[in-house]
Amino acid sequence: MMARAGLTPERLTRAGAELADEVGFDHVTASALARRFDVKVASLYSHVRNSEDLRTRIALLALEELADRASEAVAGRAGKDALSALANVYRDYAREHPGRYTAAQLRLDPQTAAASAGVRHARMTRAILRGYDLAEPDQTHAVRLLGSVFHGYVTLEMGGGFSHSAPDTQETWTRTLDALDALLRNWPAA
Amino acid sequence: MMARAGLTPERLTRAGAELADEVGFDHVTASALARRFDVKVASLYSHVRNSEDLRTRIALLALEELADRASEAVAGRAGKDALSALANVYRDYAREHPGRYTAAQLRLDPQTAAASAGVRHARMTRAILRGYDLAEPDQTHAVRLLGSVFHGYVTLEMGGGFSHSAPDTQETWTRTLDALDALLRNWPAA
DNA sequence: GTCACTTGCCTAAAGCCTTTAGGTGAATGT
DNA sequence: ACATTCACCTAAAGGCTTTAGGCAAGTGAC
Repeated sequence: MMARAGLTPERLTRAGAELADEVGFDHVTASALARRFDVKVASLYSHVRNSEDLRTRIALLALEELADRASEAVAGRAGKDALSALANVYRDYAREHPGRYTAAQLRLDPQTAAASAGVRHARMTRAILRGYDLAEPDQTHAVRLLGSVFHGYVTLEMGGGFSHSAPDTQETWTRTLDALDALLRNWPAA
Repeated sequence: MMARAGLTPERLTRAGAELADEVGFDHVTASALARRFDVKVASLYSHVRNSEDLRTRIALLALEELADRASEAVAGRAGKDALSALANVYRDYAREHPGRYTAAQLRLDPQTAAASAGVRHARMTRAILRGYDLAEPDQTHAVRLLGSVFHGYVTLEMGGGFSHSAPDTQETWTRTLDALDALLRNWPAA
């Protein structure tokens, strides 16, 4: 008699992502998700291996969404223009979807990580460096530095790390991008 | 008859920090801690308000330890020397005490945050900028940038974000510090 | 159309974690 | 001795996870 709820791994993942944005990634629980579908908890386990599997799927979804946005942003841009566009993708995504952004930070096992959209991210960061004059291995160092700054800034800002102090964070962000651009144009020799 | 275990908030916090380093901060649970003291779980609740309180105390401990190390590291140093010393404190601490480092990232409520050693960290970062020629508001921007890089790099490295690729992370770290030093000496005008 | 099969959700149950309430025995002080 | 306090205990309730087994609605074969 019960009408079917129409559960699928995909719908669970999507709903889990929404839930993450609403209540925070680490409050995403099988129970909460079941409640949202008005279904008993055990029913989820036909579609998702376990709680960890669910979290991983959400992380992978977030990585893909981010990579999609990023690849659209850098298309047709170069130099500082591309740098800013990519950086803003991360920041904006984290603001719009804090739960998903947190999910994207989930530690994946090497297998899964290699198959994830994470590699697209690395490729795109490398791509924007084409506008600057960096040979290997400095290019790799720069990729890592950019990744660190983007991720570090976004998480600190998201966590309220800059919240109390004076110059507003938008200005710092702009100046940070100026600084990174200057640094890349003027990368110090080893 | 039972011999007393000698529980105190301090001992619980310290043991919790050790546990965090062993099994990861988010596996630090009141139950696990009670097991470690060979005591019933409920007994902890006389010394610690709840699970959240315990985690917060561990976070505060980690922040203090980090600030102590940092202040010792920057004492008597200036310029790039100070910059490297401070940066290495964060990286080394994260490597030695991954659980504590994660704990230090815990979002604290404004009250607690203001009373924490977090403010010492901000002051120290600002202190090493005395070796460079930066006026406000650029100094604040630079403080935030350095915080972002340190935190971002350390978490990415800790999470295995750089693990697979070619130049080893030590070299990237060295070159990152070179790059930051160059940037601070040559901060772009607004 | 009916029979077997699959699919999707259910109930039941066990295990672990958190938290509160109330109790007991050992140490402390008068 | 006696009352008090302190440190830890037992008991119990509630939440989340996960597995096992059941039933009913759709699907395909004859």
